[in-house]
Amino acid sequence: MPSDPHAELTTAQRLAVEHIDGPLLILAGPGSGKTRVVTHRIAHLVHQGIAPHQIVALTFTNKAADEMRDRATALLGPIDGLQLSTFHRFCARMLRQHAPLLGLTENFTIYDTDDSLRMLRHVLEKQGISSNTFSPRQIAAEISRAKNDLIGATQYCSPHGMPLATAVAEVYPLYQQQLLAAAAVDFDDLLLHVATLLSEHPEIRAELDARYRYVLVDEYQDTNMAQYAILRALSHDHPNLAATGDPDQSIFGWRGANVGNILRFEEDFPNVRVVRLEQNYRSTKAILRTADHLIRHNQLRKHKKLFTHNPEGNPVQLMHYADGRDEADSIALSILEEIKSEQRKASDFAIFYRINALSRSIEFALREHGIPYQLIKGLEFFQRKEVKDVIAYLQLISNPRDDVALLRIINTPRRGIGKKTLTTLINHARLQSLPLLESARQAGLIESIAKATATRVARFVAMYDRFVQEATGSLEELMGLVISVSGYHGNLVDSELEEDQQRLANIEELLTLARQFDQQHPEGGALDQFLQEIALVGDTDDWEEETERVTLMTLHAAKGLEFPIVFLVACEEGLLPHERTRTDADALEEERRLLFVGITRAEQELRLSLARRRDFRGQRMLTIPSQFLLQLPCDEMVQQESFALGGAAFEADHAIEKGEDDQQDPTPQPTNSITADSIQTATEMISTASDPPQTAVSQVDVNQFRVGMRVTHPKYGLGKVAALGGPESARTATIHFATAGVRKFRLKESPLRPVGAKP
DNA sequence: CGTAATGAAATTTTT
DNA sequence: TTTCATTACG
Repeated sequence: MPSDPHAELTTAQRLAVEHIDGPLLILAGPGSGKTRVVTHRIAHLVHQGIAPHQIVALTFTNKAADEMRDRATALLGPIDGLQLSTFHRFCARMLRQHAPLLGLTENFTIYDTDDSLRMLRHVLEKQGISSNTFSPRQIAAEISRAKNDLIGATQYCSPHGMPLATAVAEVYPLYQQQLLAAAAVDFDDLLLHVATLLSEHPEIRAELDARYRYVLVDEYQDTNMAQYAILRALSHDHPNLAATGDPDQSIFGWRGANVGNILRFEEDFPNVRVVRLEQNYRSTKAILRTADHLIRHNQLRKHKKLFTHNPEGNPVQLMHYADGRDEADSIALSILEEIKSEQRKASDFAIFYRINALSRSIEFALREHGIPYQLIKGLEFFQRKEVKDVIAYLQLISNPRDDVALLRIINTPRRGIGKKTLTTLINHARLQSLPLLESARQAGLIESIAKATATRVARFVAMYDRFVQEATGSLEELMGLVISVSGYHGNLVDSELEEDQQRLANIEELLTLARQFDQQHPEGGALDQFLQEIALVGDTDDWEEETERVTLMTLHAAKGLEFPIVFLVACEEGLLPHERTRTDADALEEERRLLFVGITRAEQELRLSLARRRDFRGQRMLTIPSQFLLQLPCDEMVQQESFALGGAAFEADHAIEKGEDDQQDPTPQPTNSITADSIQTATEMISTASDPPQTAVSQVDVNQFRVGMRVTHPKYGLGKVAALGGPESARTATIHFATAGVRKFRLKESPLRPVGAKP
């Protein structure tokens, strides 16, 4: 993307940049220079004399916030007073100022998902409810969904007949109560509390609305209802909300994001100016056309005319492989070849997959060929057990009411304080309405606790008190003390396990972080700030752009990035539209967007692939090509079949002949008949031997089938209706399958289903 | 109280 | 196949 701050802006870009008052919606296609527009707009606002402290720009990730800050700074120099942060950070700050109004203390603790889950388990156990029917995870997910949808604990009611909702209706209020008692909030609360604050205190809302006169939001398509409510509240009297986003890149619906927010923007904010950024600066024409062709199949979207002045580029490739190993191996070989001929460097390549489990085979192949790679994994540093343990000590020091932290560390490392003692302490705490720490303090007074045990508990409390005494010094000092006095350090040092040495190293790293923090906060006493800081930092963002490595990541992780050459593997039913989305039309659209996002990451070359067989969950399965493949411009893509025969692989090229776009039969008979036969036979043999698991076959309306319609069959995969015949009661259909040739069915008893049914 | 053994389940993860 | 969670045992 162009980075020259003084580069010319297109008409559309200028419209957006120079817009000042009133709502603004920037529909930004992939690679359209969105960040550039946003940063230029900030600069423009400031140049127009608007005070930076009246501007707030919100992003979802720290990375995006940092990038935006860097680029805005490049235009304006350091900007004093400008609020530029993530939603969560922004809310945390606001919450701190108004904590008492929400029943919190100012030094509230932020629980990450692991902490919240512990809290939830704690509540479930204490109440002794529904532990069998639903997993804590399921319940946590439902609570999270509710919070994202702006439904508080008191408003949650269970629609009858939904057992999960019934369970949650019982647990949610208790969970929330416990959070408040612990002076803690979960991630969702950060938003929900602020939304509540703004709706229940009109005077505060009005004040903040006036203060944050210009609000900019990035990735608006990813906002949930809580964020939406906050934005609305801040844009009531001064509706200068500028939203940037792209409905086609909404891939976090399952996390509560609501595409409806961006689709509704024009109704929500009258007199809105809508700017479409449709010019793409990233990809070749071939790649962009492929992406556009696919995404047109979505209903929930706003049409954009994507175009680019970039070169045509090589055709997009679609590779068929015999199995996952073959796929991984071929990709590794291609990469190796290009690196060796010095046409490309390793960092030019990225490999995307739908689920992490698919990385394994690829990693293996890359390692085998000595290709350096980096894996972008979701959970990182701050999720590690040892790091969380040490942080829990700090959390408890900062917030003595933090029961989750106490439960985590009271017996870590082992102090002989076991489950029984803990239960007693918990009961005592509940009876006396005390935090667990206070309950522990009184352990000696509780009869049912043995003397020896009580002494152990007392020793823990004494240690804690000592930590609190020392908490005034530097963070590094305190952390060092915690690690050594608690025995955590000693335990690891004594261990000879490789794993424990790694843990030790991680703790060292944590100490380094503390040291750095101390340097930035020379006044000391920065414990609260430190905890807040690390709670809102996901992983350490240790993806190195510079490093000479092939990048492996999930499609979700790929959003916002770009690479010269992209491989997108396992375009197979059940994996790319993931099996769990089969029944839900909206979720299916999201899967399509996911592929769209993946495709549009590619700058120069794109290679999609699928395997005929895939080893998955220890089982060898026959695959069905992704239905999305039929929604690509297959006619202009290069398809290549590669199949291993007795260890030796040979490849057969054939470009697919072109006809009438969508009406064209996308599955012409392969030119190589021997090949086709052998595949078919093999497919049949294996599929009759062991049928892949299928959802129950239900009756379908035979009248919904039309000639030309795309259908899917559990055994034969994707196909198209070539002809219909017979009376309605015994209607037959002739189907041309993508990989299994021509077959005839009696529709009534067939498991054939239309694909992408909407007109 | 801590560990070994068994069995069910199995995306995606900005904070 | 791997991973987790619950349970049974030492």
